[in-house]
Amino acid sequence: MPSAPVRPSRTPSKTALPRPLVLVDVVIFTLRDGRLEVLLMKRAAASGEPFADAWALPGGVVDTGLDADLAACARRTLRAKTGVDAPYLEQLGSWGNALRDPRGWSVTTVYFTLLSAADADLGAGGNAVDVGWCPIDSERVRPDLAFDHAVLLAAALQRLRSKVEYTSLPGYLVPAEFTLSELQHAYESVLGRPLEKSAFRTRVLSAGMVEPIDGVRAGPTRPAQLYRLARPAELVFFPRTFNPPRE
Amino acid sequence: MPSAPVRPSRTPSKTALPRPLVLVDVVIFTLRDGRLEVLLMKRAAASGEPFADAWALPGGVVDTGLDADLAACARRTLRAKTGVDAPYLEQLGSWGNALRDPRGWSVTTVYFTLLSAADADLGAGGNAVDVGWCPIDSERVRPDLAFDHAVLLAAALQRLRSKVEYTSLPGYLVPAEFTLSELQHAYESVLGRPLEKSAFRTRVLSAGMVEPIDGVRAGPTRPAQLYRLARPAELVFFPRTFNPPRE
DNA sequence: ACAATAGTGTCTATTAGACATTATCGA
DNA sequence: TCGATAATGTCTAATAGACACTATTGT
Repeated sequence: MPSAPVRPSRTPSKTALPRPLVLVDVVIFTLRDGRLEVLLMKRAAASGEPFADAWALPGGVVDTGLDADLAACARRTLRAKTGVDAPYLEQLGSWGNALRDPRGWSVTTVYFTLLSAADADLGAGGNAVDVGWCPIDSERVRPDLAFDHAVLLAAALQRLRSKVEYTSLPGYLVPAEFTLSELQHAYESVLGRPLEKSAFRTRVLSAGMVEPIDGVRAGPTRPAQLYRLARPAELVFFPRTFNPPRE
Repeated sequence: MPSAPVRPSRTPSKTALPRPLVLVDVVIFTLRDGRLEVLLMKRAAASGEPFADAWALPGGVVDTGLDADLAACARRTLRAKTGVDAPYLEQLGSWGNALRDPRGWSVTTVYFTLLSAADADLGAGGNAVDVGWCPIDSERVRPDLAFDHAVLLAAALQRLRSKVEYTSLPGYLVPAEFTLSELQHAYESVLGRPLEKSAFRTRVLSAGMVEPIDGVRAGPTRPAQLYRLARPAELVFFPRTFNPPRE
């Protein structure tokens, strides 16, 4: 393994190089009509900016005068576009290279967040113009996004789908008060496969993820007990994944 | 955490703000004498640089002329300090704020890697001077590191210990050929608790993580079958964590 | 033969999945 | 009463943990 250091010209440049551009992008998921959707922005047309008129993830340059840290920048972006604060915000990772932005070497740190359908109602506080929800239908996810945002979105989807197998993440896609059936449907929508009711209920209840509250959801059939997240601030980890579907 | 933004209005600054400093740091773990250790560097004394003479994680400013992307920068750092290439390199996350570096708003993207004891032999290709292995003994991990590196190291440790519960990560801490007992000891060293032999063997074998090779490790007792990683390039995920120790 | 470690088998507890059964509403 | 969904119970399969037992070396 240890081969000789190369080092003809691997000496770090002593002359001050231009600093990379530092950005933050946010992947905002929601669940509407049982379908997973992501928030996209239409970039300004003919503005001199790169990727004019293309769709992109919300985000932008870190404002060192405004943003206390990277997460604050993500929260500022989220608030500007949706008008709500993030109930859950997770750092997905960072992408940095010379080619992803035509303006030069850039680094973006990507966050992802989950909103309930109620919070996802645009126009309430965000600037609804040039912002829209895009359904995640198939496996192919919008290859036409600006920059490398198709890659970022695919990574966020992969992280989301992976963590849904063993965490309480979909608890942030349902409203504050929900029935267990609704929660199960949120899991199934993200996973793309049905789950068994009995096993699902045992899992979320025995993990202490949810707790019943006073009240039921009435309907044309037997009313369902309402629940809420027991500790909304903390993600719950299950000791196992759901079993894979039988082949 | 830093509180209210300095600026009265939340309007993004139109005047071009100074770009943040962009850095990469690398947390390099190894297992020596059954003990987890991390590579630290002694910063130059009286050089005008911040945190002179303090211990720090290896890393530094991204060289946009040299580094194709963030991971390449991490690999360059790793190679410069140890003389080896990374068999496994994972991005841990990014930390960015105005206070972590006295030179101003900075972002560091942290990678972590695992080396076998053989690769961890300093002096072979790396610059052994001002570089040393620091044992991870207790829960308290070197609060005296430069910058916020104590935080970064703690995060790396947490990620490592967490993923050991359900992945093949310790496969990178043992030499290319190993016995199942040696692999089990690697798991136990990171986890800090003993594992049951039978269950451990069933798990790693049925997951296809390892495969037997010709040869045994001879010793003063019954020889042990040698194994290697079946697909060294891919991390294996187990469908369950190890069960927590009985209370 | 003995000590020591490698490797396997047996039993039990836990739990996910499949599926049946009961419960409770509106119409 | 009936249809529909909520909620629970029963059975089975899979597997981790505990632990006993066998196997194979050097001395």
